[in-house]
This record gives sequence, C-alpha cells and structure tokens, in this order.
Amino acid sequence: MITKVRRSPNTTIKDIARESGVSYSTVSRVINNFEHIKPETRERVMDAMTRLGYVANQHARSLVGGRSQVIGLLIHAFDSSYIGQIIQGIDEAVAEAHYDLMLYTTHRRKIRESSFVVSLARGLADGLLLVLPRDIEAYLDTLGQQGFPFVLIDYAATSSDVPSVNAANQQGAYDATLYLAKIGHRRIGFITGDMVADSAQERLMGYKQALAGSGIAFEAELVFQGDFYQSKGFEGANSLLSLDNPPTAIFASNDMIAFGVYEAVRNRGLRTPEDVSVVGFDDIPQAAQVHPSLTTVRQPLQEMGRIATQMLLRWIEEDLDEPLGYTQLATELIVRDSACSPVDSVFYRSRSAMPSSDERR
Amino acid sequence: MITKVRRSPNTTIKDIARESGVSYSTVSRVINNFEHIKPETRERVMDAMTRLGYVANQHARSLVGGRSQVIGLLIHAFDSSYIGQIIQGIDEAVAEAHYDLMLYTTHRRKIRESSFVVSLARGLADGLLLVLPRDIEAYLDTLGQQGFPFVLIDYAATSSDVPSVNAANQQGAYDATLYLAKIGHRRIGFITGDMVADSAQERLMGYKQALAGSGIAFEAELVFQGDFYQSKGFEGANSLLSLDNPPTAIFASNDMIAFGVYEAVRNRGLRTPEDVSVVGFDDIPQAAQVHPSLTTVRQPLQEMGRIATQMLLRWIEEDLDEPLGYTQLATELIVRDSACSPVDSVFYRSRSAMPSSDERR
DNA sequence: ACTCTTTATACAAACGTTTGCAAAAAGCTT
DNA sequence: AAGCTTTTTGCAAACGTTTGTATAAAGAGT
Repeated sequence: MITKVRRSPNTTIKDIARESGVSYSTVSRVINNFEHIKPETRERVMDAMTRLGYVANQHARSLVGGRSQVIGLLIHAFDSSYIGQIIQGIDEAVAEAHYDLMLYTTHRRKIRESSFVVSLARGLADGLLLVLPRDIEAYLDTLGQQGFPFVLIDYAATSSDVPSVNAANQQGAYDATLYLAKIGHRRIGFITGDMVADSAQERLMGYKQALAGSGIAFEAELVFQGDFYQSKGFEGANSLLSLDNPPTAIFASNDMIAFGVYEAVRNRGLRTPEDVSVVGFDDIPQAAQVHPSLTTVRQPLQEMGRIATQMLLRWIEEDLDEPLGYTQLATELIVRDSACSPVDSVFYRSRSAMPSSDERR
Repeated sequence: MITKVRRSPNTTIKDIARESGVSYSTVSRVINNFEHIKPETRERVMDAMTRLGYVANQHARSLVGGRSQVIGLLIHAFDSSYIGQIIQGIDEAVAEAHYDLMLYTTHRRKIRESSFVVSLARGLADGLLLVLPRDIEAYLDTLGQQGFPFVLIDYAATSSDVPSVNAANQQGAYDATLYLAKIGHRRIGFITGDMVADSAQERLMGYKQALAGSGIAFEAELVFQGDFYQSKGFEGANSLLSLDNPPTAIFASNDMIAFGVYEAVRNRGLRTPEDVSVVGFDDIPQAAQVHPSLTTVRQPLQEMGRIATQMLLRWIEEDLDEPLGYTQLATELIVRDSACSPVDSVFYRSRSAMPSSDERR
C-alpha cells in the first residue's frame, strides 16, 4: 500500500566506523563526547564524519534513548501578532537548546485537541507548550496522569500546581487606568476582550480596582464587551462615545481594539488624544508605528514564550518529581502619544500636526 | 550525561499480541489494514488495542519504514497576518493527510537556514515547505541533489523546474492600477514593497504595465520605495502627497502599507477616499475591518498554503521522478470603500459619515 | 616480570516497528 | 482421502542508534 521512497542509502554510524577503522560503538561514543577516547581516534572519526557528511538519524536515537528532542506547540490560531511574538520567544529558546518545534493549530476544532495530545505523549514530542488554551480540562488530566511535561502560556492557573506563565494582567490594567486617572480623566471607558479568556477577566478587574483606588465610581455603561478584535473596538468606541455623558478616555483590552477605537474617534470628527485619550494593552509592534503612536501596557510576550520554554525544558531534562508552579511576569506602561490630560485639549493645537511619535522612549 | 526519563513503560505491539493471543506481526498487520486477516482475529486485536490504549511509536515506524509523517516548514518571521494565513492553509492540508508540521523560523539568521536543511533531510521530515525564502541559492542545491521533496511558496521561480506556488502578483497589480485609471485617476502613486522580494518587483511591473495600457506616462517621482511595513507606508504617502502635483490615488504594495497611507492622509487633514483613493494588496483580515474598509487585491493565501502542501505530499508519496513545476494562483480585486473617482470628491460629503463597509461583498 | 588500575575499544542486546519468507489452517476439487 | 490453492498466521531480520559488559592495551607500583 505504501510505496517506499528509499533515498540515497544514507551514511550511518557503521560507514563512519568502517571508514575510520574503529567499531561503531566507538563512533557513537565520539559523537556523544565520552571521556575515554584516545584523542587521535577521536580525530580520525571526526574526520570521517565530515568527509562523509554524516548526520545522526534522530529516529533511531529517540527509539533507544527515549528522548525525541522535539517539543510540541499548541495554539488555536494566528490572530494578530500577539501569537507571533510569543512564538518568537519560544523559537529562540528551543533553538538554543537544540530542540525542534512541532506546531499544532486547533482552529476551534475542540475534539482534535485532546486526541492529538495522546499521540504526542507517545514519543513524538518530549513536552508540550499550550498557548492560551481553551477547555483545557478536557486533556489536562491526560497530560497530568501520564506525567507528560507541559507548560501553559497566558492561562491564569486557578490551581497553582499547574505549570504556567502569564503576565500581570490585573496589575497592568490597574496601572493603565490609574495613569489615565492621574492625568485627570474621570470618565474612563473600558472595552473588554473575549471574556472566556482569563486575561480579559483580569484586565477588567484591574480597571475596576484602579477606579476604586482613585475614588471614581464604577459605571456599567462605561464598559463595553468586546472580543479582542479591531471591529469590536470600533463598535465599542462608537457605543461609548454616543453616551449622553461620553468618556474622555478609553482603555482598550488590547492594541487591536485600540486601533478600532482610533477609527471610531476619527469617524466622529474627533481627535486622539485631544478629544479622546486611548490606551491599549500588549504593545504589539504595530503600536509604535501607528499615528498617533499608542500608549499601551507592554506584555513581555517574547519573554513569556522564552520562560515557558525554559521551564518545560527543565522539567524534561531534570526529571523533577514536582511540577514547577507558575510564573507571572510584570507588565510595563509604555507612554506614547495617544493619551493626554483632558485639560490639555484646549492647548493641544499648538503642537505640530505630525506627532513626534516615539521620541520619548 | 543525559538523565533518562523513562516514562511509564509504554504499551507496545507485543503487549497487544500477548493480550489478544496472536503474534506481534499479526498485530502489525491489523494496524496497517492488511487484507488476509480473519475478521474475528482483527476484532480481538482491535479490542486489546483500545483496552490498553495503544498508540504506535512513530520513531520505530520511521526507522524501518523510512517515512516520518512530518513535513518541515521554514519561514523567516511572523510579520503581520500574511504568514498566518498561509500557515493556516498549510496546516489544514497537513492535518488532512495525517502528517505533522515541524516549524523552523530563521529570524534573519542566514547561516542557520542551510545547516538545518541538512539535518532535516536526514530523517526528521519527509519534505519541506519554504515560505518567502531569501537566498535560496545557498541550499537549493543541497535539497535538489538529495532529491529531497520541497516546495517554495511566494517565490517567483526564475527557472520553472523549481516547484513553487505563488500568486499572480503582476496581474493583480495591473488590475488594481487599471481599476484606478478606469475610475478616472491620472496621477497614481505607488509604494513598493521590499524590493529583494520577487513579489515586490512583480507588483511594480504590473503597475507600470497598467499605466502604459491606460496611456498614462510613468513618472518616477510617483514611486516610493517601501518595505512592506506600515511606517514606510506612512512615510511614503507623506512624501508623495508633498509633491507639487500630488497623486489623487495611491496604490500600496500591501495592506500594511495601505494602513500607513491612511494615517498620512488623515494627518494632513485629508480624507480617504474623497481626497486620496487607496488600494492595497493581500486582503489580510484587517483590511475588511478597517474604516473605510480597504479596496485591495486579494491574494489567496490560504489556498497557496494548501496547494503547496498538496504538491509536496504528492511528491513525497508518489515517488515521482520529475518535480512538479510551478503553480500560479489568480488574484482578485476586492472593491470596498477606500477608492472612488476623483470627480466624486465634490459630491462625496453627501454620503453618511460612517461608511457602510462591507455591504457589497 | 607480575599483578593492579586505568584507559580505550569492541561486541551484543535492546528500543518498537515493518515485512519477506515459511509454515499452518482452511477450502476446493477430484 | 489425497492433492491443490488460498487464506491466515508466526518467525526472524532489518532499520540506526545507545549502552552494559567484556576484553585489550597501557601505565604504575612492587
């Protein structure tokens, strides 16, 4: 049924052995840097390897060694550059450790998720990274019971014995909201993310907490439920700005939403930040390129990917009996040009028409 | 040096054999759907497999069978959602064929590219997909000589014996420019992509060709050299609009650039499309969400990924002696709200302030 | 020179499959 | 009931490594 494709008969450890006049086990020991090898022999073997262009067969290695040098990465889609940033961090850490990366996208197909986890657990990968997983409950058990190493990214672990990495979402939202309050805003709108994500919940809590801390009463009408996409941001801002008493500032749960807010503000003949201040969350690369450049809460996305990977590798390589708990990374408010004091509005026109964007970083 | 992690002794084909009272080769044949198996035996074996939760060890399989059921994907970064769309297409096709996807990012590290190609060729993957590759020459030979299956995506094959998939960039640019000319524009600005990419070159040619076809003289001052990023779009539009005789329309080499143009137009107190018509290229998801929604040349990105994958799989599985040539996919002009006749400008204000966006699709 | 470590190498088994070959079982034909 | 074909099953070898155990070579100490 399956046609064999047998490529050029690959050079194996035995070819090297023959070529350099030693046994194949010696070759293996040279490859794996064993101590008791006569320098001269080592030399001869190495030589033969480069001459014949030897590359070890990873499958044979995994078969006997049990390790595949591969880690699996499960994501659900390639929305925006949020995920790209995380992957970049992962990729770097993975490459450094000489592992490879197997990619699984779920595209909202729930069922597939748990089924592939099983197959992963059986040899294909040594560990698994899950970014922003939905319905983990389904396969968390499977993973846990098998003692299969895994780390969650951007998932607020409800029980802290689940190894995970995320950002200080609540603190970040708190900082952003407090900043707006500090520069004088009293009516601050908020557009949420998709509330099934923990991060969305946490950001809302941070917003509320900062209001409370600033002596501003929470008003439900100032909160619009979004979904992390630009169009809902547009819609949300339109809704908020249509209020009888509209907000002077809008805090968006991510940068894409903020871009939608930009559009809505403009569409109504208003200006950012003179008429409406805007603050985002994430600090995706576009945030700095946009006009006016976006004041936003920076989430260390690459860092998150990198750290999660390192945690995972430690679990894989050090045969721990306990999992590694969870790590929370600090966020940072990046002040750019999209927010100013409401009182500034009047004087703002004296500034140049083309905002100077990133000068202050 | 390496600590063994030996997980729970996995159930193998032999366990199943013992459990169901047959030999392990029979089990293997049941798994691989051989014809001469007594239905009752098959039943018994299947039963044991589900009971013991058997999953085949892929490494052992590859070792003997030569096939790893993995295909490698080489990309250089996760810019914008352009790459995401392509990956989605790839991922779907790969999943359908029950293969897995190994991800390699090069992050502008040229050297690594060629080195890993070698290691891939030795067992880890059965084939390779390269998206928008730079300096292929370096390792194209390696691949070609080894007879290792590979397909390039979004690379204009100079010699048509290189298997590749891309979009009709020139035709698409031609269509867009012609469209602008048809609705009355005579001065059409153009912002290029990164000219090291073939697609950028082709789009420029399409632009020139359409001008010629419309009896409009090409003017070098109307072409600004960009790099596919939003900030260069902003810069480029500012430059073009500062000309003594500025263009009434700007054709951007991709959607991100078009967004930059949007910003520049606004920043000068002008409006899209009333004062400056804008057309993009790609049709990334954001293009439809933006205000005004962007008229753009749709590149069938997912389709490209899917088709490239299918080509690759055919090469892998059907043991062809000849490679598969190259496939070019048609583009489609998606008319939305960002371009109108220059004469419309005067009357445009009668339209509602909030453009109706995607209604006409 | 003779045992005793230490260093260096070789052999063989194992990892979990697939598959060619051979043997056993079952059906047919006479 | 013997002979033949066809279906069904089992054994063993192979894939390319790693690694435990055994052996050979080389120094060290007497």
